[in-house]
Amino acid sequence: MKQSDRDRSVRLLWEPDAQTAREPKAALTRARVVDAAIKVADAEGVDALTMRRVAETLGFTTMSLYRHVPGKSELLDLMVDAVWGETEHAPAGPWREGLEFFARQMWSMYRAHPWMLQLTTSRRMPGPHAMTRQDAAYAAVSELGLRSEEIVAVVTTVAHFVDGVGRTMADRVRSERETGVSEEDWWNGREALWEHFTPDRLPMMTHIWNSGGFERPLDEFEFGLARVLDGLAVFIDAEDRPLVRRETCL
Amino acid sequence: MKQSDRDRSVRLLWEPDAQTAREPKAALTRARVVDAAIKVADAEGVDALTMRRVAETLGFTTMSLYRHVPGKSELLDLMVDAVWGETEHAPAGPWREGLEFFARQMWSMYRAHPWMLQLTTSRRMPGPHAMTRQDAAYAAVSELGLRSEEIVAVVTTVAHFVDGVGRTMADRVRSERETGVSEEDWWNGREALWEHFTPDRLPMMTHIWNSGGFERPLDEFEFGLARVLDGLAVFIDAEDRPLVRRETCL
DNA sequence: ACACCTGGTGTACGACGTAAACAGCGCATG
DNA sequence: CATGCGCTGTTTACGTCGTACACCAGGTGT
Repeated sequence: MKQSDRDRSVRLLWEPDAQTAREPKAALTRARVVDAAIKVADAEGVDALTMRRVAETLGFTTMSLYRHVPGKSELLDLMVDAVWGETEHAPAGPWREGLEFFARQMWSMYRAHPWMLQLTTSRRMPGPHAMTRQDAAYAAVSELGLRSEEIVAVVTTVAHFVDGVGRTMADRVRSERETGVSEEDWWNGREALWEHFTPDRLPMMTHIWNSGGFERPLDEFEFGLARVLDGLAVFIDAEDRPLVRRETCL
Repeated sequence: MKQSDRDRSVRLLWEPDAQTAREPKAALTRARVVDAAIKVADAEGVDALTMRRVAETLGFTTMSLYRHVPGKSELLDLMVDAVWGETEHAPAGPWREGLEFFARQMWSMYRAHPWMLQLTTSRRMPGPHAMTRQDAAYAAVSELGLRSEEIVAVVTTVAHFVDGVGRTMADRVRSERETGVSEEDWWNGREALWEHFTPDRLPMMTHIWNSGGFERPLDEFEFGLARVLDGLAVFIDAEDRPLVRRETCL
């Protein structure tokens, strides 16, 4: 039941494609299905990613996909790990460069495939490519004499930041595709909304608006990444580092 | 068409409930619908949040909801802003305390309603409560003599971090509900997965695992928040601050 | 020769969001 | 009081989704 389902997912992701043991007599392959699904998601967003749509782009019937992929959920797992597989391995070097490389890898991955952030929101199964990249990120800070919990915490802090900034970026991309209207035009067209942005209700926002703070924003990724790495540097260079363990699971 | 739809959403969110102008003759109200929807999402997750399910908990038919809410998308907008309305206003004080308060508000909001992070992933319409909290966050750093772009960048950096850590937390909560199995038990039950975690494939991960780094993790939120604020302090205390503007829209 | 597996097809079902037509009620107007 | 209108809730129905299931064609092992 559940157990076997999950183990099947593990096998699907981690074990090499054994289907061609006999003969490559199949016109359709798992790789082709995953590839087509990624292309659909890239072009039309994850909401348009239906089994029918994927099959259509391949020129097969919907149900033919199920001969190569157990279900949509597992197809999503495979897509996510395939995209992680596109990223490069981090080179050896000082910790800050290594973490920065890791962050930029994630960032460019999210930019190329914004739907990733919607899929990893689900209970996804970790795949080999994702784990390999994570391992490389841990390796970047392995020479600093940190406790292993600290290594994990440092890397996840960076990952969380990139996730967060990627999420807003992905939202922007999606809105633009869905409405067919650019972010800027959209906001400019919301006169009904601006009426409510009065200085007494939202003093700081109107001030920032009037002084052009929203029109010429800083690069959110570059700015934030520099700050996060600065903050980690403060931690790493400190003599004694306080430990705050997680007390709750949630 | 689109324009009028969007403006209707604005009115829905920003203008006071005018429906009781005549008489409160309706058994169902918008507030009750939104409230029931939030309860369903809290208890069963946003995937279980269907119009049929909300109507059922209220003891009405599905279509009755549409007398009070234009559609599901707008209901989600209303839910998001209602939850923002539950948070407290930031008190005045030094910048670091103010930002920390803002971050902790978001964090506890996400912990109480993990589905928020799945909903804000969509092209949501900003509501008054969300904007008020954001305004207060800007106010926290308003006395530092920063340029207004910098004010925005500082606050969004914190928000992005909390979003990122909230997202992983929300995933954990969701997995546990869906599978009925705790995070720890789930991982422990994945022998099929552990087989692939060999030192030659994932040297750092196996090392961290063996030294207990995953078993006794640090508090991701506390750790990361402290680092992010440290990094912002470095920026704020610096004499000259480089400007990196956003060059692309995406 | 045969049964068997493997890969692709066609049909069908239940759940979803919601459009549209309808029914009962309270009120303002004759 | 009667009448008709507008608001609230109901019923039915449609199109789309994931996918279970039965079917079929052709290559393979015995």
